[in-house]
Order: sequence, then structure tokens, then C-alpha cells
Amino acid sequence: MKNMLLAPPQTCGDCPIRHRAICSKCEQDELAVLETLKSYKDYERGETIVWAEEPLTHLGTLVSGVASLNRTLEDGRCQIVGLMLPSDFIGRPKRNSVAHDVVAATDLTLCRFEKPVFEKLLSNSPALLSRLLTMTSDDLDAARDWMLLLGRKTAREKVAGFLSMLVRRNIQHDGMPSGRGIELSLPLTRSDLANYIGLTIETTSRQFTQLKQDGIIELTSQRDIHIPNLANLFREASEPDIALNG
Amino acid sequence: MKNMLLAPPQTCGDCPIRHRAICSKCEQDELAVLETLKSYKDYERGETIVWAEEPLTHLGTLVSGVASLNRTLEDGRCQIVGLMLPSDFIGRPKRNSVAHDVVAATDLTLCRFEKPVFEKLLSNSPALLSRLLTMTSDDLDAARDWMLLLGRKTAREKVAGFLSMLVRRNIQHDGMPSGRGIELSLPLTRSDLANYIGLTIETTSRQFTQLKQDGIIELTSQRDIHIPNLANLFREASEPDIALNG
DNA sequence: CGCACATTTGATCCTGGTCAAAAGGCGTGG
DNA sequence: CCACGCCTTTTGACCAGGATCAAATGTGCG
Repeated sequence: MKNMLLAPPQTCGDCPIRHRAICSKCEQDELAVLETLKSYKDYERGETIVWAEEPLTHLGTLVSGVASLNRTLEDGRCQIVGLMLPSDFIGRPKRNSVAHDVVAATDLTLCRFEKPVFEKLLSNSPALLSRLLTMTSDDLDAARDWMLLLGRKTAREKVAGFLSMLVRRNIQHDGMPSGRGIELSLPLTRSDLANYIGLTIETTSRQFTQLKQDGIIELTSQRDIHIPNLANLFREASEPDIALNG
Repeated sequence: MKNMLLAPPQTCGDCPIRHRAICSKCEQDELAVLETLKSYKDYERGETIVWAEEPLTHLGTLVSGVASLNRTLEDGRCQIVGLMLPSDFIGRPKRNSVAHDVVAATDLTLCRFEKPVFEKLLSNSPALLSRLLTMTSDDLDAARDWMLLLGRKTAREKVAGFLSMLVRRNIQHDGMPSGRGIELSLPLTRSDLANYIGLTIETTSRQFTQLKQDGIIELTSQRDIHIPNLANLFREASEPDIALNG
């Protein structure tokens, strides 16, 4: 067998992302209902979870792994318009399709509900509805941040900006690192990465070697990065380093 | 006086955007409550309605005119990350600031609520909450569409794509045009437009003259455009012309 | 009419794209 | 354990689309 996925949690109480997913505002009684209606499904790296413009049958939360939202033009040009990490919500209620493919960037596990079932839950649970609004608003803010990166930043800033984004999302959930440095593991291939930041693989690669030579990052392996100084990275990304204060 | 704005409607019943704004799903009783709490405010072209990272005191709906959401870097580079047209909702509940300036691109009128007041309304009205979720999801879809344009499209496609987007939004509200052609009035200066599609004013202008020479568009005045054939425009934008069917 | 500002046009430069080849990783099988 | 082949990533040489700098033209308003 190609790959063993971690066994998904059996109960919501054990769920590692329980406190930041769509269900995080639900009380015990609501949670009990969700528990009976959810089901887990695993996908392998490269599998398409949802096809653009095709009927959307399930909605759900990413429990582990990484997925990308891919928008592709007829001639093959591709832009990744969203990166889904554990606890992110995938799909859109009250719509029978979405405009992008959802693709497993790594092996991953989904906690799913059938779409009509979830829609009914939503209409009966203000906690769920309000949490989904907050998460959607956060996604919108992130998308707009990314528009600035795509529209106005240089290749070097784009790569540094991507790494900064990953660091921020790590910090958000794991807390501040003890020292000033930090370890990072890339969840994307160079090709995905390029499609996410609006460059070619070649320029992306070149910028990586540049940042390495300039001491901003250190590659411990193909996928693992050590960042000796976060402030330096944020500066290269032309981002305010608010994540370091507060 | 520099400019007379249209008098805003006195009652929600007269409101021109009543059926597609945040309040469109409210019943008469809820509407009556909103009526007592709303207030109108006019802004002149160029005025900043909300400053990025500054306390957000009001939320509301754009009644008339156009506003842009501007994200600006320290060195002056600017990207417009959203274009607000009448009926769009401005601001974010449960957050005390936003990451972008909101700027009046034309003279405009807002239908506003004080933020804490609106938040209370939201928590008591599923109709309001659910409508806001739908609108936010639509904004997210639009932002992701735009990421594709910013990250992967050529200058010519970007300009054509901008015009296509305007046409679609017009059609959405006014219905299909009778003939195959359509009139369009640009709500943005060249500079705003360039900042929206991630180009300089110079390239934007060059692409306009190109599209003009190629017969895709005809400029009747600086701001007014005639599009003889929509399908041609959509093709230049590398967009599927779904808006023409259905 | 004349001034201020927006837009267009022109000439040149440079960042990132393209095409091509080399180097590095990794799994399979001898 | 190593050799082979496949695929990903890096590096190189060259090209081109859009940026930059500068000037001309157009437009609205006092």
C-alpha cells in the first residue's frame, strides 16, 4: 500500500481541530447531533476532491493534510486561489457547484456531511451559521491579502510572502516559537507553489536559491526550511511584522 | 457647492437596492426595526470612508456610487482588492478594524448602522445573518476569480476581464441587453483601474487603444464605452461566456 | 483663454517567462 | 548495495511583456 493515513478520531471530543473548526462554537447537544451525521473520508495526494462546475454533494472540514483550490484556464494556465489547512471548511452551502477544483496537495482526511444535511443543520444552528460567517470572512481577508501579493509584489517578495503566510498560520495555532528562529515544512511541490504565487517553477526556484544565499532561509531538506530570523523574512516580503508583537 | 447627490430614499420601501442588499431577506417587522436604526451619509469622490487598521465604528450598505477597497504598501504600491457597487455591504462585524482603506471612487451614499447596534441586530436575526453569509461568500468567489486574473492573465486579458466583470454585474441586475451590444460607463479613473487589475496606467491605456483599434470596444467619451459584441469581449478576457446563455 | 490634471503616446530598460539541459531524489529490481 | 530510470528541482541562455521615464495631447473648469 502506498501510504497509511493516520486513523481519524472516532469522536468529536478527540478531534484535534475541534476548537477552531466550524463546530467550535457548538454546545455538547449540537455536537452530539453532528457526531451522528458526520463521516470521514481519506484522499491520496493528487486526487481531486471536488471538480469545478460539477455537482457539489458534500461539505466538510479538513481534518489533516493540505488541499488546494485550483482555477484553470482552457489553455492550461492555472492559479491556486486558496490553500486549505486542517480545520478549514471546504465547499459552499446553497450552491450546487464551485468555480475551482479542490485537489489534495498531500494525503488528507475530510470530516464530511452530505450537502442537504449540512444545510439543514446550518438553518437550525445559529452557532454553526455564525461560525461559518466568521470563517468565510477570514477567508475573504486572506484572499484579499493574496490579491496584493499577486498584483503588486516582486518574485522575491512573493516567495518570502508565501513563507511568511505559512509561518503566521503556524504561529496562530501553535503559539510563538521559543527562540527567534522557526522550522517550516512545505506542504506544496514547487509547481503548486508557483501556481499559488503566480510565477513559473523556474523563477520560484531561482528566488529560493537567492533567499538561501542571502541567509534569509536555510534548506535542511527539499521540503524542510529553517528560518533563522523571522523579522528578516517579513521584511523581504514587505509585510508589517505585527505577528511578532502582541 | 461642488456636487449635489441624489436625495437618499426616506423609507426602506422606496430603496432602489432593497431586494438585493443585506436586508433583502427581512420581513416587514424586521425592516421596521432597521428603519429606525439606519442613517444615511454622503461622501465625495476621493474621501476615505474607512482607514485601514483604524477603529471601525460603522457598518453599512452602499446605496449609490462606487467605492474601492485599497491595500497600500509602505513604498506606495497600491492594489485595489475589491470594488463596491450599490447594494454591497461595507465593513466587517466582530472585528474592530479592516486591513484596507475604503475610498469613495465616485460621490456615494451609505446606509449605515453603528457597529455595536448592527452586531446586536445580526445576533437576533437569522435572516440578516444568513443573507450576510451569502453576500460574503459571493465576495469570496469574486476575490478568487480576481486572483486568477491578477496571477495568470496578460495585460490585454486583464483589461478585457475588467470590462467583462462590469458587464456581468450590470446584466445581473438589469437583465440581458436587447441587442448584442451594450453600453458601459466606467466608474473608475485610469489610475484606479490600473490599481485594480495590477498594471500601470500606461499599459492599461495602451491596452485600451489596442482593444479600440481591434474593434472590441468603442469609446464614446472618456468614461463611456460601447461594446458591439459581448462574445468577442469575453473571448479577449479568456472567460467562458456563460453569462450569454442561461 | 489658461491652468491643472488626466490620459495617451513614445523610447528604453529590466523583471520574469520560455526553452533547454544538467543535477538531484527516490523507488525498483538485479 | 548499487545501477537504472523516472520525476522533480535547479541552473543556464535568451527573449519579451510590461515597467519606467519622459513628453505630448486631451479635458474640464474657473
